[in-house]
Amino acid sequence: MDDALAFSSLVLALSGHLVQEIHTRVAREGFEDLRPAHGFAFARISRGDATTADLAAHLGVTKQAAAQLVEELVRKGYVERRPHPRDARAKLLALTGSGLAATRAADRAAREAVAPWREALGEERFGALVTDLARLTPPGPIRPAW
Amino acid sequence: MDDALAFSSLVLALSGHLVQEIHTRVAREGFEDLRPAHGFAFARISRGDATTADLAAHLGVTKQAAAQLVEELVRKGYVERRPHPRDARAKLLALTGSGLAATRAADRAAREAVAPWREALGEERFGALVTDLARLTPPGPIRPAW
DNA sequence: TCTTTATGGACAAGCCGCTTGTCCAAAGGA
DNA sequence: TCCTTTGGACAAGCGGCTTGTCCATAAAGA
Repeated sequence: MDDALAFSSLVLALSGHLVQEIHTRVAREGFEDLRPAHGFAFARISRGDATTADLAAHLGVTKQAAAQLVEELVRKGYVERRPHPRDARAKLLALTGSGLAATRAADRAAREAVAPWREALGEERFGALVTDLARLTPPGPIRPAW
Repeated sequence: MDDALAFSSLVLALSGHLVQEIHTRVAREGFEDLRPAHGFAFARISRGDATTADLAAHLGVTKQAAAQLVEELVRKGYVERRPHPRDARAKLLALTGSGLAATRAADRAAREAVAPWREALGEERFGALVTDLARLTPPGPIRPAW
């Protein structure tokens, strides 16, 4: 009867595990200077056409916080700033080779982390699970939550 | 067949929304001085027999961080420290009336946040969803993840 | 029992991610 | 052309967390 409460706990617990799993695996692949929060930035930047202000909106933080994050990612060689073609104030953010490699590693890590769950449920139920979750999840950026 | 990647994104997005929803609702009920992270502490303390060190382990932070959190919750009137019956060093943490009220508000908020999802899927599929998620979720404390 | 080691908690200093506040130059609408 | 908006930078500060140290009590070993 208290499915609702159980559901909340499960989603929270699951996402916690997932983040931890992905982070650990990505670090093991050599990206030890990246932290979970960086992944959310990569997600936006890899979509293209992102300025620092866009990134701030995507992450739900202030421009200054985003600028600081970008500065760090640039310094570590994952991101580069390019002049914006139509706006002399702005700079376009782009992933470097390392940045791309890191996002690929993260994708791989996510798949690996999910794989055992997929097996545990079987293809069919897992597919249904994804379908149902997709129906529930409101649109909007994925961002760190707490 | 990139269900696995989709699943990761969905779980992350869903938990983000959930945290945000719960936090907003709890704040609206008058608990504006509580933040999402506090909920995880309440969860452990309400289970009973918790010392500050237990709490630290539960949250995955250092003793000092936990002590600081406890200090804050005590100052705000949600938690009280009692002498430990069998250990003169330790202090047992317990929720005050306010603390209990806050946890109830959080539970209610969680149910309200989930309700529309439950309706969207229908009782049957929602139940199946909870069952499946429960099979996936490894045991262990629920803690802030990033 | 006495000695050693582990543990709950407190104090201090410091880091880091984020905030608010301010400013400037470029862009864009009236 | 003026006025407002917006991308970005600089500065200061806060809060949550860390490491490091210490003490008193507990628990374990001789």
